[in-house]
Amino acid sequence: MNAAKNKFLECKIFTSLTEERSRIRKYGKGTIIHFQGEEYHSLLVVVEGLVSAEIHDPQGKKIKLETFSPVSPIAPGILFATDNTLPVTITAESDVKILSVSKQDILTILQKDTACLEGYLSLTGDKIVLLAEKIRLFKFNSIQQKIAGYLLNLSKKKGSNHVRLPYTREFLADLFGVARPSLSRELSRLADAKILDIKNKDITILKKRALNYILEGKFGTLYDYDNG
Amino acid sequence: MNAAKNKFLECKIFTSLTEERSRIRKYGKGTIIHFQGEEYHSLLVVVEGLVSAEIHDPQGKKIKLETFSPVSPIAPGILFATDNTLPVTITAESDVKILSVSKQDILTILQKDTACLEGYLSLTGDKIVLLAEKIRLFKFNSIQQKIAGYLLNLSKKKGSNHVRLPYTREFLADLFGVARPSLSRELSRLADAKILDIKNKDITILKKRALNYILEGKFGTLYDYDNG
DNA sequence: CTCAAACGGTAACCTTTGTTACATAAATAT
DNA sequence: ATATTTATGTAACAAAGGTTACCGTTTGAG
Repeated sequence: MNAAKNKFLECKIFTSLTEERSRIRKYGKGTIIHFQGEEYHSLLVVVEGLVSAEIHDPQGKKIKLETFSPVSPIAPGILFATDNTLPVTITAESDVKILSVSKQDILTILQKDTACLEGYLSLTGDKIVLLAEKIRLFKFNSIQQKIAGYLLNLSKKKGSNHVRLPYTREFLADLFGVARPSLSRELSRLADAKILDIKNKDITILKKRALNYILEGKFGTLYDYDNG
Repeated sequence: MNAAKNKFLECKIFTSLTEERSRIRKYGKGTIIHFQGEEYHSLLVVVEGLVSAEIHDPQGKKIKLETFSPVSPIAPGILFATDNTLPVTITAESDVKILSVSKQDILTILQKDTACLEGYLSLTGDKIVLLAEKIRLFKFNSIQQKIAGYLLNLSKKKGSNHVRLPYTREFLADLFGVARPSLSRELSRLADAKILDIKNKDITILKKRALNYILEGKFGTLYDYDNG
């Protein structure tokens, strides 16, 4: 999702490309950068702003699969797939700058330098891990479990029981792949059960233990736990 | 899923490896070849038999993501992921022979030959396409839509309205990621509506048009269609 | 051929999530 | 500040799918 250390993104042959003005294109907030179903011929790379990848269905429902912040390559795997039709829609969540690198240029880089090659392979491998994790989440986790997992993770990163949601409820619902009122309902239930204290985007975890139990599927629908 | 033409699998450097006896290991039907959650260090390749990849959850529910028939590499992407923990369990569906190739050997091959490199990248890219498609299927398609899609596809391949299911109901339910009785119920409903004629594993599509409508989500729960 | 094990259909019931509609609150532009 | 849009909570209801339990059928080993 975010830009982690990667041998491909750091290799000189690639970084030098990111400085070529001619390769960069700007998109305004809300613009669609690449439509689901269209062929994907050149690697797009987010160099400024925030970009998301969503699966849309004909009825207009959608699932946000990923958000990309600089410097992140978009769909490095699909570029080389037998069917190189993009399975997601790429949207600018803010004003963004996108770098474009042809498939052939990528191949040339990969062939030249083993570190680059390993780096690129780990980029595509990480996508597979991410998608597999999404499937696990979608099929095996209830909405409450998704909330629990998400909040516990945020809280751990921040080292505090109080977190501020970086997204709107609607954005979050798309990220979880659920309906917005359903997310609202489950959040309210957790608040009713005094597990969470919710004030707009500010959420305090009141009973971390309970939240962990929920995440692990140790509760049914009732919350008969102690404090903690 | 099946072994399609691929530049990596066909390149000589790789095919010569498949002849080295010492690299091959046998597994009996039902054996687990690699556990979900364990690190994946060498590329495994199915050279004989049938192998499946499933996501398991702690409660024992499972989703079959893929089946591999010879010659198919298993998880070529994860091999190079930052977190190279396998997100799926690899199971022998029959007696199988598995070839093992070290990560380093793969890198060497890819560096030597552009065709191999492109081939390997398309293998991993195709996995991403497959997983994205699974997500779409899981989130946006009802059980009836999955059945419709599956049968129409089988029927198209065979060029006949009569198909024979290659799997048991249980296997199919896992493939669809649904409960077995749920799949049974929906199959029965389609039979009740005279859209399908079902006799064990032999299914005849009686109303292809209706099935297409279902697939496209043009029906609610009632089937008020014409013939065809 | 026989028998046990695996497979499959079904019904009643439960749980989760989605849908729709509406009122309120918050954010943003003018 | 005020207006307008966007975001959010909520409730009543619907729908889809899961669970469990049971029994009949098919299959395949011996």
